[in-house]
Amino acid sequence: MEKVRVRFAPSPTGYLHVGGARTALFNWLFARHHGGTFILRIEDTDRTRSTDEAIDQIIASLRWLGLDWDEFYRQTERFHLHQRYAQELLRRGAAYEADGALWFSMPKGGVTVVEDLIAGRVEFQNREFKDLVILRSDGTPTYNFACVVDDTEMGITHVIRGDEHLPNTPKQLHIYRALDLAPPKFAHIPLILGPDRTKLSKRHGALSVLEYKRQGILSQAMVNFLVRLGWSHGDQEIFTREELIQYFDLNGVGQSPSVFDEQKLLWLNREWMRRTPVPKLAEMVREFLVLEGVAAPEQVDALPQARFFRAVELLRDRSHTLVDLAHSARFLFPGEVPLPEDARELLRPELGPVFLSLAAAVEKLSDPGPAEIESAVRAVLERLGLPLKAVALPMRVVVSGSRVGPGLFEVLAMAGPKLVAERLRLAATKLGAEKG
RNA sequence: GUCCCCGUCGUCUAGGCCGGCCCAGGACACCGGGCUUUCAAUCCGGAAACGGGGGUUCGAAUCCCCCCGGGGACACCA
Repeated sequence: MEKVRVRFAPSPTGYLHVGGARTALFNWLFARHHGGTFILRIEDTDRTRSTDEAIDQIIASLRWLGLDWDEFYRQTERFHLHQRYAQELLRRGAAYEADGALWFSMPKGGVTVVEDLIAGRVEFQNREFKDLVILRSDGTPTYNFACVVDDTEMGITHVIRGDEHLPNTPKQLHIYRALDLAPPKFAHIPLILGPDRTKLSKRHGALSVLEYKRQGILSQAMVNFLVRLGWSHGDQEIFTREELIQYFDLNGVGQSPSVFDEQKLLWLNREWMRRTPVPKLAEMVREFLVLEGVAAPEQVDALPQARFFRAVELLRDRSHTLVDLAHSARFLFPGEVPLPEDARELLRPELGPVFLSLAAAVEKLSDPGPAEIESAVRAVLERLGLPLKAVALPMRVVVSGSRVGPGLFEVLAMAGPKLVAERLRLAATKLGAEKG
């Protein structure tokens, strides 16, 4: 095969949504798999709708996903090329002027065949097509024309794009033909549908790629999720970036549209959180602790590193996103923990003195691990003649603010003796106050 | 409306080109159970699909035809 050159060609009229991201991903993987070139081409010929902000968003999204490009172009910087090709079309009698615009004459009859790498052979009746404007009255080129010119000039070998472009393909084919140019190969990938099974659009909610980043989705999880929408490799679900580059090809791409399933994304995200080395994940968690207002940077840094890492390691198993994880780590930091609504019945008045004894015992320990805390706690309970079960949940709730979480002694160790004692005493005081 | 595409568990999919290995496999979600100081993880188990109808064939999810359903495109948007 000739050296592969593919492009992702978004129009900068809004944020990059998951459908576009998936198209970019397929192009990128195809290029990397074949050792080819991946080009980012901004299709900003519609100057009224294109914005620089959107370009920044698209770039930030691709960077986050780790899709690096080898060449970058903006269509508006290539108007001279479009002009030249337009003149050529005019010279050849394939285009004409009318209403101040330049039109391309489509054939009146016959059939145009598109040999698509994914859809297969598709036939179009030429009578379905009307002549199309290739240069607007302001001189700017329109999509179908600019696309042909740029794909030609850039030496694009494979056009991998969304299914909605399939009907555009015969039009473009005629422009290639009129210019005596060899068209690239086409691969139209099925659309991603929203839960209501219609084309993904803004009304489907948080579909901006960057929004998922903000919600605490890992880039690798997003990539893994997107690639499995429309592509498969046997029964494998989890793929590293290297595996994707190794396995990805167009023959693994399906023909039917797929529905975006957020639950699977969340599952994948947890899987990837568990696969991320703890120090690296901890760094991300730190960022989210700050972003979510759970803790100030210096508070995070004040935690003993081993304790923070252990917390991240245990909490990630119970979190779907970095945001979840950050919120579940609130109890690691000084300050009152909010008690769950239904915690009242757990906190019986007779627990007050028990909490005080426990506080005193735990406080004596210096940076204890779970095992040391456990023996200290068990010793107190034995002395008082109480089973662990009687105090486990109340203690957990008072210290962590939640009925659920890692093992009790892990939780106590994570919070540290100081906070544990402080919260037990506070609870004991409240119980006493209510009693009296 | 016209044209085009698609149709396997709720969802993502394997299988379909080269019919039998598929009374359809995996994954997410769901349900039940074990483990446990809670939750999660994990383990065990369960429910869950070839859109319908005709053919072809000894045999069809796989091939053919019709129907139905869903989606997309029909701009001086991309």
